[in-house]
Amino acid sequence: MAEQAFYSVHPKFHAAVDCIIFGFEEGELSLLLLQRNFEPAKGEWSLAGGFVEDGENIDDAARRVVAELTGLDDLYMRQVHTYGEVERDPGERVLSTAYYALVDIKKYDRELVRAHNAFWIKLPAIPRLIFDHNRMVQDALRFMRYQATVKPVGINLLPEEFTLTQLQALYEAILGEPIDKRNFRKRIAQMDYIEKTGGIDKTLSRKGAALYRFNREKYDGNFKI
Amino acid sequence: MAEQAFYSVHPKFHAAVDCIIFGFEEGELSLLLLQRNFEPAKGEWSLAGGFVEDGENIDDAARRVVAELTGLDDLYMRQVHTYGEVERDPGERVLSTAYYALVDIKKYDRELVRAHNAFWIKLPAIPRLIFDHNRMVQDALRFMRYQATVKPVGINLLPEEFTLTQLQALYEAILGEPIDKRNFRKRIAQMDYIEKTGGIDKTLSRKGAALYRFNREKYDGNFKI
DNA sequence: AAATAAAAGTGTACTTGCAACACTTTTTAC
DNA sequence: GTAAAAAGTGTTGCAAGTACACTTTTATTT
Repeated sequence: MAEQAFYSVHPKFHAAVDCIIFGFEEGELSLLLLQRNFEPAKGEWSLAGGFVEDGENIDDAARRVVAELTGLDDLYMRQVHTYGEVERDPGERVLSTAYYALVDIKKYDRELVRAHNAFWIKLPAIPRLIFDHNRMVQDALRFMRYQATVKPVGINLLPEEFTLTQLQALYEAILGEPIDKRNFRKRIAQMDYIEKTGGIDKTLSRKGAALYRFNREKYDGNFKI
Repeated sequence: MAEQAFYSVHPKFHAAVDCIIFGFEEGELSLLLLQRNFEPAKGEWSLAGGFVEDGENIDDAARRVVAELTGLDDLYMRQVHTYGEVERDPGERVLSTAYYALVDIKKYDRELVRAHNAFWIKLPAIPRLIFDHNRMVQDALRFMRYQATVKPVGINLLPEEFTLTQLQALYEAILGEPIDKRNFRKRIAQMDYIEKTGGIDKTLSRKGAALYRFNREKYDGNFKI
């Protein structure tokens, strides 16, 4: 299909990416959302989005959009879905591909986020968003939840070293239901790729809690047979 | 974001859809593939594809592409992934969204398929395809397999009435491994939305096998509580 | 120095779903 | 009537998951 004529009879469209950026804080999942502080549609909320540029891979466009907002460029990101309703963007026709990103909420660039008028909003308090962005959030949440039950992607929401209490709270937030402490710890103990660092965190308890880390080599080793 | 100037600084791209059309015959999954019978790239194989047109929903574009080839317009279809590598189409830059479709292989329009120089190819014999179409097939297969373990989507590959032996052969083809007959039938017996029609199929055995059908109302009722 | 408070950490019994496994029934064709 | 070919049918064992409550440790307070 290398004939120019073959392509030229077909229309072209803007290609956007919209990013559902998840964080985890105080036992709840949050999203990083932007509030427009200029007209039109001043005050309305949206996902972090942008357009795919010439010569730019679509995955790279999504990474760029997140990096421009957070300063972080090595995040865990996955494509969720492409939305192509004719009237989804009332301005012009735009096809948009949604990606989700997982952020350690301690690490992002606060200046950049402030400059973009972006805020972390806890999941139950997500406002009405522009266009079909609420649907994108629902789809991303469902997909992220599924992935979290299959692989330890959730760990990307925690700092490098974490306690089992934090990890349990994270999974409770992701799955939206309480988990039995003893059963949870039994399951984690079977995962040799979640290993004790030897360190102890005393910020959250008097007794102190053992710190753990994710060992990527061991994890990859387990599954790349 | 309703200002024209906001959009116009960004490039536009062709938006394609490519369809992985699954069928099931003689105990094996097949794909409906096209072989180019004209230059350039004469003889090369590809998925059924097409471009999204103005005023056309992207899902509708995928349905149109499959309908133009098979004559079938009410198939089970799901979006798989969007491929946006810069050089994925050596002609012009094209972003392509892959969909899979499930076809009752007895039902398609043979004239249309012949006119398009398309052929059913069994999965183990899939040839090298143009561009990134082999990767699309792998991704679609993985996604379809996952969905088949979660919901009875596979039934869309069978005729309205089917025997349990056919259904088991289908799931063996989808999952790529043999299934124990008694365990399989026990599991099916628990699904009240797979019900006996009362009919008997004698084409495949002397004894005759009970015919079953999928009851969509019962299925929806079970899960829409 | 003793009491208190607050989170970390630990084991067992029960239930349930999945996996392994082989023979009988029915009917047509020879 | 016998042979062939597919349909149909139950039980047992195992493993994974679930339910469930008390002890340990240490900083803070009195």
